[in-house]
Amino acid sequence: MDEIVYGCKLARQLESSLVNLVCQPDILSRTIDEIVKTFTAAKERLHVSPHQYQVSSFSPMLPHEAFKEQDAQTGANIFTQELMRSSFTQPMDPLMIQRQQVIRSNAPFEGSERSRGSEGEVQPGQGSSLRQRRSRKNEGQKKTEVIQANQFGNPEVPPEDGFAWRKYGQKEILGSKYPRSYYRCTHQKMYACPAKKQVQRVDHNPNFLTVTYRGSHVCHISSTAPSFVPPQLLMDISQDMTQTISPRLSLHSSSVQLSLHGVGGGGGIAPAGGDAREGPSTSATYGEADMADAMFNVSGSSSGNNMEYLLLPADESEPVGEKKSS
DNA sequence: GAGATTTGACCCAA
DNA sequence: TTGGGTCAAATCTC
Repeated sequence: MDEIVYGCKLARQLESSLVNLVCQPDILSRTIDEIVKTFTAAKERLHVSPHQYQVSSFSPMLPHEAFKEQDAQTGANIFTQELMRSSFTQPMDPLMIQRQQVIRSNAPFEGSERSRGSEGEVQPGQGSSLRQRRSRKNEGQKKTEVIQANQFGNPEVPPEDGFAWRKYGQKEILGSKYPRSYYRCTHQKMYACPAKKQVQRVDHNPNFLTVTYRGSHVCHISSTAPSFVPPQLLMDISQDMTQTISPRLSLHSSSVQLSLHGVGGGGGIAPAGGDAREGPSTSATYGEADMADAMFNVSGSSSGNNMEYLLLPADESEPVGEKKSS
């Protein structure tokens, strides 16, 4: 416990001084090394086997059970298969697993099968041309993803996807247990960025969030740009390796070079219909600052990015904005 | 004080 | 008429 608390303390210090340390890579490197060592030592002391780790880290409800009914109804076999071969069967760091995305695209951006989604497909040019205000059509294509909710912290908050989102509404949805939250790009006004997303917890498996992206980013400004690790990359990591991320950090403490094979052609890379940052590059190097951000900036959006969530049971944590009584 | 969130009210497509 | 999507004032957080 002392080691964990000490590691959290170091992480907080790093978080508070991260901006200043960006120009001092040596200090940054040493700090991160210290944090990694601390947490690694604490983890080793736990003597947790992969099996135990897996059971304790996730909901008792297995994904294939949770989505069995949906799978039968929609025939979304790919979705189920992706879940089945995802991190649920592999011992991995929860912080990384959390970012792993399983894509279920109702209306893929390009060249996929037609959607059978209940929300309907947006047909370009189909909408009324008379109503410009609050028009729900002609907003571009939709892309729906199912991602794992935050294991630590507020599960309602979608994991960081590299863009800055501002919540502008929340609504109870008929027939759904959980409300739907509405987000739009923080830079909507400045850049007239039309990107929006809706986030809702999956009814029969609250550990997952349904995230629907609408519109494309035109601002190309991210909240924590360098920290954005493409979801496909994380999936590649989870599929290619069975080791945890911690040894990787230990072995490559100065920088972590990651292969991006396949990135750019697959689905679910650009959060909202293709981001200009997602080029055809085949490799990229993420520095310590990025990795630190990826490690600790797990709560997503603009709220809840603090270490407190790491210290709270998921059930007891509440979003900042929900403290007030209604 | 600026920016983010909440939430009741309003708009509008189905 | 209904319910999803959005607005905007009030409130909160930093």
